Amino acid sequence: MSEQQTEQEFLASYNIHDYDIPLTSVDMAIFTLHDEQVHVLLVKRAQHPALGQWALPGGFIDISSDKTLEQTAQRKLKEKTGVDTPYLEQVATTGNHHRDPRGWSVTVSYFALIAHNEFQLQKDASSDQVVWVPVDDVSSTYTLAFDHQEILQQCYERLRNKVQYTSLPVNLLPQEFTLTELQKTFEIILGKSVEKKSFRRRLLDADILEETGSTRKGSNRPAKLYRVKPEGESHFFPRNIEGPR
Amino acid sequence: MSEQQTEQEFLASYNIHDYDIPLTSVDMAIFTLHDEQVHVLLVKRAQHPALGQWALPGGFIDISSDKTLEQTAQRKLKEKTGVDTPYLEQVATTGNHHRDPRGWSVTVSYFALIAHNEFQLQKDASSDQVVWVPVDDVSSTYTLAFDHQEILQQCYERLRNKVQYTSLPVNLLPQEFTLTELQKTFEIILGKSVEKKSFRRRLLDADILEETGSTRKGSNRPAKLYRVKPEGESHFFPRNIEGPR
DNA sequence: GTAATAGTGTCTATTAGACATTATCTT
DNA sequence: AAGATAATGTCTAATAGACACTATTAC
Repeated sequence: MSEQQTEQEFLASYNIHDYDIPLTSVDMAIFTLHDEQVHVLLVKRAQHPALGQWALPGGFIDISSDKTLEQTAQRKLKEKTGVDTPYLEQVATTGNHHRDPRGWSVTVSYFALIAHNEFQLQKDASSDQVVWVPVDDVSSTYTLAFDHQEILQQCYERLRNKVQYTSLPVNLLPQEFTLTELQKTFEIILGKSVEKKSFRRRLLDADILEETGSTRKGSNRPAKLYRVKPEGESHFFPRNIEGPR
Repeated sequence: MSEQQTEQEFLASYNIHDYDIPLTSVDMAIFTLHDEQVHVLLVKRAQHPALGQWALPGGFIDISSDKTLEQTAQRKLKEKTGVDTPYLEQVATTGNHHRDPRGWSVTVSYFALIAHNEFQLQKDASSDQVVWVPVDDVSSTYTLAFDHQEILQQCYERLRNKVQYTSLPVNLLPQEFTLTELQKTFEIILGKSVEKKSFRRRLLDADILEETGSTRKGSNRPAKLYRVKPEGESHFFPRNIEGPR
């Protein structure tokens, strides 16, 4: 009986290895924009299980170096892309007895948004190859390890939903961008065109952007450059974007 | 080197107890409506650690009986309230090295919405006392174990956010209810009044309710009773509810 | 000047809030 | 009938879409 036991005594005799507990890992969908398409990063697994199969980057929590779950995700992202400060959002946690051949397994999924100009692909011990794939082509071109196809779908769906009522797509552009570039970004994720005036009103009235003072010059009227204000990377609009009627 | 090892060989020699891995648990905020206030269920812990402290119901995944993470949550809910089919939503996963004295710990949090008439409190081995507390009173009246105060806040904030653009509050009412009762439910969670005609338009135009055919009689004109259509328990409206201008 | 893209003015359609009015019940 | 709550009609205000128009550059 534990009635008389103090918490100190309990902890002193507690050994996690005495229990049957699930594996816990982190997996992430790293999205970027390229060639007018959303791309996701895949890695070829260099270790068992599912050795040689394509998968989302991810791995186990390193309880000696990671202080938080988010740090685990940040570390994975840095290992693969060199990117330090992305937009990172936890999506869901999937756990069941059949998703990993090693046994009952839990994985926390995140998605990251990074600008196409800001990463540098890395090789590391746990993956010999790394590739960017247009998200819409993944299911027809690759067979992903474990349940990563489903996890990718969840992450992509979260992104596509949130583009309707948040400012998230600003995180796919470099620090400075024009409103036309931003509009194009929204349109790509939404999969439909957006009316220019409505779009500009929506973004400018939200007061989440500021002019940099400089312009992007082309073979025409120069476009004002904007950057995101501190709180603007995840602004919630009170209505969904509607698109053409 | 593992170059020559097959996956079968790898799995045969794999032993989870060889690794230092985090604890993984499930915690939940079970909400119901009572006395025109949102209440949450707290349990007094009957086991170490934090023995005797109030906490959110939760516990470890039972890898021999739970097939999925959601089943773990369902099981906990059933153990405490007897409720079988609530509205259950995963909120977030918190993991770090300091939240539990036993070591690196991950917890997946859920919230459940149940009707006040549908539960029956249970006692079980892991908690000697169970109590419903108005959510707004928890922080001033109880000191919760671990980081459960924060987890509760996350769950409650998710609920308060989603009441603005979803139909979630229908899950806090019995199967049959009047529009006035539903409006009151929205108002309690929102913390402000809602205009009657706008509210009715919003709900009825969404086509997520159906008339039961009967009415609730009082000392006045009887009110039509409605039930939620199959997909209506989590309808997303294209705009936030606004409330008085 | 023309071509091209950036940026604006303004009309219309839609819809939520306000609130007065009507409907249906009990006593 | 009086009192109460349910339910609706309809006006107004706010705002998003449509789209024509103006602005500023390169050539």
